[in-house]
Amino acid sequence: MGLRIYNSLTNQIDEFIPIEDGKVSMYNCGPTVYDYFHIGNARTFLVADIIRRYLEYKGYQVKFVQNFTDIDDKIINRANEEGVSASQLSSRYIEAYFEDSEKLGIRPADVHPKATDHIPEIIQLIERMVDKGIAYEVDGDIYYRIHKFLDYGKLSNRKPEDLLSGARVGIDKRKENPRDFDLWKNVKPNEPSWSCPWGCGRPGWHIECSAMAIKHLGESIDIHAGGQDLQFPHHENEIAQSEVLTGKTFARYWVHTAFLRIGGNRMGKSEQNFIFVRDALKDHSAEAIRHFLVSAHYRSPLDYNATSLSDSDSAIRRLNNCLERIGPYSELADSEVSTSDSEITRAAAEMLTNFELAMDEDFNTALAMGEIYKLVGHVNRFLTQEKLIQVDRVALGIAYQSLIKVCMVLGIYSELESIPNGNTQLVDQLMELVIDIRNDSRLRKDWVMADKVRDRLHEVGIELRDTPSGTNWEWRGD
RNA sequence: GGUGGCGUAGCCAAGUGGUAAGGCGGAAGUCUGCAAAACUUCUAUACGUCGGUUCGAUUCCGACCGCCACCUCCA
Repeated sequence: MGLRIYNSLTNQIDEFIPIEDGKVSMYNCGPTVYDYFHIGNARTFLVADIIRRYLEYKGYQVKFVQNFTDIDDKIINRANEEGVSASQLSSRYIEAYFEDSEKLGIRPADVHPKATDHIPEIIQLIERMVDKGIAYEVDGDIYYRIHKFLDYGKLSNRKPEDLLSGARVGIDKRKENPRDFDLWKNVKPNEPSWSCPWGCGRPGWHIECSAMAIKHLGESIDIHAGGQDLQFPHHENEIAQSEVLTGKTFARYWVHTAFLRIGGNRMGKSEQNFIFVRDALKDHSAEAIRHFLVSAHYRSPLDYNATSLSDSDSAIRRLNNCLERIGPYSELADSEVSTSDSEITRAAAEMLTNFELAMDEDFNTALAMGEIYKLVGHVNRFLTQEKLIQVDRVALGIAYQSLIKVCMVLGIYSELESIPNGNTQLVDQLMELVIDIRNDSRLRKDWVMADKVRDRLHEVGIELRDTPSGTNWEWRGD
């Protein structure tokens, strides 16, 4: 069985067949850079990141493009409030995007195009639409005639005639049809503008994605992703603009990520109920935040609440404890010892199979993670046996590598945190000394001293564990 | 008014036409000088309500209730 993806265009789960065998082109609608991004935004970036990772895991060569919307009303307003230029403001938040996403373990896209770097391409598309009679000018604004595109509404399942009743938008009398949308906005005072055949102005929102996707990925792309809110009108309009010009299917698979909720409502900038990723990262590891975000299927709304992230902290800790314990056997995984009849090897293989089955079925990360934790439990149970023979060690090494492989796809594993700015070798030696001295106290049954050492180390972020085979320590962070 | 989604244990969250993955939390135990970590056992006669189809439904159909979102910018 191959990969199947829920396609918003067909409203069903479709078998995934890329345009070109072995290759995937993918476009994700990125942030409008007028502020830091919050956990809700992170959900869609993360989903795209995981889809990309999983496609690569399956052996596809992926070209992934995610744009920055760096010119729009919110950016202009915020820039004017702060007395800086729109480009200064957007540069600042583009930089912040890279900082935060890197900390979250989101890999940079292959291309991060900016709208303002594509003005000529945008103008060219608009000119072609004007020439074809699809677009028209009113007072320097250019609008798209939606009735010229017969398929308008196919993505969001809307009929053009239904779009008005109940709509909350005020009607612009200058438009031929109230649903026509702007491709280009005429210049206004205190706004950045670019010259164009109709005077000066700036691009509308939707046209930038058509221009950038076509430029960097071609006229037909495999996967187009984004938040649920973009399905209409943004993605619908992208389709209308692109397909009316190219005559080709703009994107074959449309992937929409459901909202992150908080207190039962959508987490959103306008609701003032968001949590910035950079703030969440102060209290939680990137792995824990990712664990939380992939704990639900991407098409289900996920509720954020005060305990969700700390639940994920605990879950990640247990995963890491397991990985630490079997990490030392990793190198044995390539050895010649036959492990074909080992229960751990079988369990690891089963986990991989089930992980892939789960991910193949529309990226079911929640199910996939369940499979990971089944193996974690199995391995932990196995480790309680008294003696491990070589076959067992090799099998554990295989289990380790299997776990690492899939955890990398979900991004819930990274190298252990080392002591910041620490001289690892020196710290190791000092810890050996401290533990040695403490164990002398324990031999003398000087529990007061032994506990004092343990408590004081705990205060600086080091955790001690007395086991039958000696005392271990681990850096837990401040 | 139109369109779509959601309602599963204390919490989070998968899932299937034949009687419920996983995580967190909780309880008891093993281990330990005590901890920590780990492990063991237990923790939903039941999946919003009411009908229908079926040998059998949480899973299909219908109605209803509750909640959310999109139709204006929002990932």
